[in-house]
Amino acid sequence: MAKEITTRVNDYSQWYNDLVIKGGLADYSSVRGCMVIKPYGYAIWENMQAALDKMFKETGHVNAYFPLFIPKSFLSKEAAHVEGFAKECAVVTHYRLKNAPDGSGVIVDPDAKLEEELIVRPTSETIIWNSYKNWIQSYRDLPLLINQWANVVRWEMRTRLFLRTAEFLWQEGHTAHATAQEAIEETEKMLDVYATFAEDYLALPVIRGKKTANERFAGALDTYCIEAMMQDGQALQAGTSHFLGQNFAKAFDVQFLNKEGKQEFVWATSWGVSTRLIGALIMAHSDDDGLVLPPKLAPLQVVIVPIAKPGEELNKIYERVAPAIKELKAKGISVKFDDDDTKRPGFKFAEYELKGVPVRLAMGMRDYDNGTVEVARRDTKEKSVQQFEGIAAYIENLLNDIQQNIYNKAKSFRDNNIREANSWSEFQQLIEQPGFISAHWDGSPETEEKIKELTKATIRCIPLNNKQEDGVCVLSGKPSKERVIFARAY
RNA sequence: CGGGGUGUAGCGCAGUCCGGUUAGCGUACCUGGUUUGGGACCAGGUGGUCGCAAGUUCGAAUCUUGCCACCCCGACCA
Repeated sequence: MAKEITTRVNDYSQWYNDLVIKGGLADYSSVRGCMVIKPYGYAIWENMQAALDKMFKETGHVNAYFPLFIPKSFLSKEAAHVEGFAKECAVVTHYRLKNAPDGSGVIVDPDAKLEEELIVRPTSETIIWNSYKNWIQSYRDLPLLINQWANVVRWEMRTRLFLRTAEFLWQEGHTAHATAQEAIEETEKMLDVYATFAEDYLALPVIRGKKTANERFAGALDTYCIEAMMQDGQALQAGTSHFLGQNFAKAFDVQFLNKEGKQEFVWATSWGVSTRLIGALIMAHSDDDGLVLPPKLAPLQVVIVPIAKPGEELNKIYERVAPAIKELKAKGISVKFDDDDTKRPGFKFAEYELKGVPVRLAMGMRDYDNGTVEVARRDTKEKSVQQFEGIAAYIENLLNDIQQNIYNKAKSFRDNNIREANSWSEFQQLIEQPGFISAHWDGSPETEEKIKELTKATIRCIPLNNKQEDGVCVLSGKPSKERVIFARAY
């Protein structure tokens, strides 16, 4: 084994780091808290972007781009917003460097201090709403449905590759509407887009829900989320969609003239997913041999490994597989014929397993003579010998199978690890096991806070379309109408 | 910011306690050859300001002092 991967039972965090680094997704950088996304990891992000962007466009959104820098005064216009982000903002104070007098390098030029300091965006509500003020006058300008793909910076104290870094890539949608009802519908619609994306592409089952007041986005009236369960039983917030009410419209004085000729503040939403989804992908599906990528997002879906001496044997095999490669590509399936003769087949097998390539074909002279090919699927690690004739159609089906199987596996894992707690002692016992807890809660922030202090578990969400049932709060014993999801979270 | 730990070749480490030839091992990398159905083998080779700075000493990876960086745990969080 050239690349040792820590096993999950041994050290789950280290296993995760090993996959990210050894799988070639990302690298540590020399900048504290920041990572380098390597080509293979970035290719996954590009696939996510392509699928999401299409879904955004289909729901009527357009892309735009707003500045990286936000004047400090903008951030403080919405009280709750600044409160939530102030502690993690990077600030630009100067605009020039100069040579140090002692020749030791460059220093910040003290004469180049900015009149007003700039914040590197932790999110873009303020800079965007400052523009929206100029763009919206009438109900005819609404709704305004804009998304941007961007980087943001949040100066986190502790970072983890993909899951939490100081700088990360994401998309943020910012919409403006004439009525509260319409904005709420938008918020829900985009949550649904995220949930569909997570389930169809990431093969990740998610719980759609609402955040409690404690967990709400800074400046929102309501935060909706999708929550996923990782293999260690911890929760990961995979996407959020916020109903912002009129908070930002009021902070930036964005009013429109309605049909009755009356001025009204507009209603807002914002929603986002980030490169964190790559972390979710890894922690949800991968195993001790490496990444397991869902076919729909895998940068490479099929690899063909010839087992042959360079020269005549290799040529024969290539000639045999070439038409199939063409056929696969015509079906939109990415495929690579790995004829690198400096690496042996066994090495390649291990390497492509590490990288999570969903399907691997191997053909040696024995298969060549028999008219067969060995097919190995990454998700189950099953190998079978198939007739080469008609292999493209077989692979197309297999990829769909794999996508579905990965989802089913994650779903049954999740469903098997959601447990109901009906008393405080039961809760305390269950929280020490991996998984989510479904329990009654009295609805008060104080109780939620207390539970967090005692167990490190937070309320991940109040599921949408939640079953209404009478019960009593696990901690306070006060009456409750529905269960909420508790878990330890990333 | 508090507690703990680590800095020696791209990566992983030994050597440091008890100072002493030319700083070593595994892996990776390069060259040549033999190989190829699960991480090949043989031979040869490249690569080091021992985190930085000062000090002690005939002599420092090793001892002293100061500084820096990173990791882990906690407070904060998509």
